[in-house]
Amino acid sequence: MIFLKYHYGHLLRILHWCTDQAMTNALETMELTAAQGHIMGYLAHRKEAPCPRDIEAEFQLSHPTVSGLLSRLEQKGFIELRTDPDDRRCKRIYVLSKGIECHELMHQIILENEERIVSGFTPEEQELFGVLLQKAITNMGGNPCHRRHKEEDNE
Amino acid sequence: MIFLKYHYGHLLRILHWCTDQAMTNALETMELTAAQGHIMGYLAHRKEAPCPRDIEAEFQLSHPTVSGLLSRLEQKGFIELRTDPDDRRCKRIYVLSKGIECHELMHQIILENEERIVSGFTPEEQELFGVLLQKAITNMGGNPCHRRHKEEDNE
DNA sequence: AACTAATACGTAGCGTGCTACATTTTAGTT
DNA sequence: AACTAAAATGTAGCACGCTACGTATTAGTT
Repeated sequence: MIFLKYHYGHLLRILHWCTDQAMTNALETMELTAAQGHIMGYLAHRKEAPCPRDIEAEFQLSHPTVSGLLSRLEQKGFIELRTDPDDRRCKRIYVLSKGIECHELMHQIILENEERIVSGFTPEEQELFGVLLQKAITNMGGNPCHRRHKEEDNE
Repeated sequence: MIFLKYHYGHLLRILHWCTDQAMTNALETMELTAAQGHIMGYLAHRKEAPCPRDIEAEFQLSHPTVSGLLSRLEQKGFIELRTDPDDRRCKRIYVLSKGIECHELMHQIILENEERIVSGFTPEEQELFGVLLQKAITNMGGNPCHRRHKEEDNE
């Protein structure tokens, strides 16, 4: 009986899971999870110290989620969170030496993972895959976090 | 700076999230979440009372995950779990009247959601989308649960 | 019959996502 | 200057994934 096994919702859950898992495995030696690794990758490309809000906007995550991720990264010594003296509401994220060390490898792992997902796809299929994913996201109403941040998204 | 925002991993997370969210919203009146709803949908098409193991195989989930989902469904009065007298290790899942009532609506909601994901896609794109998702899953090594259940998957 | 394997499920504990509410600080109004 | 509104983050609590380990029952071996 064919019920859900090959439906999109199911395939999406599985693919998301195993993509995440592959990332986690690749980052295992650095003691980072997929989500944490992506944040470190983002931080590697930012000279100024961003605030949690920037992470929320970049990854379209809720602030409690970001808060938890940053706490774990701080606890493991990758980053340090300091209150911004100019706006004491804000935290600033400073990458520590342990965090800087992993930047090179991080970038490589993320790219490898991206390529692996669509390996064996023709260039047209790769292009279309991204387009269809975005179209599907629009169909489903998009991400509320994204909608919230969209207006201020000025770069 | 383009870093992750439009990469597959990111798109997959967002799409999975908002697909799930749409399902949850649609099921709100029934006090069911997306994951719980899918299980109820599956149970609607099974005459014999399946065991948790069957759910694991169908949805490729770990048994603690299934265990939690079934507990919540039982607590809310949709199903009842009884030990199989013929094999006291197994539980049998019995759908209660409250569960049977929602079957019709459940089937409809799941189908609507599936159609919504790919609405605006050409038939060829719909077909290809499924194929590419499956290919990508294979690229990423597939789901361990799936691999575990594969051998016994005889229908 | 007793011992070992395998099977099915339970429990503990964690990461990552969310909403809802609370707190602190800044900005804007009067 | 005081009052209100907005902004940034914190905390609580939940759902849903997982791994790792524990327990009970069955099956298979000797």
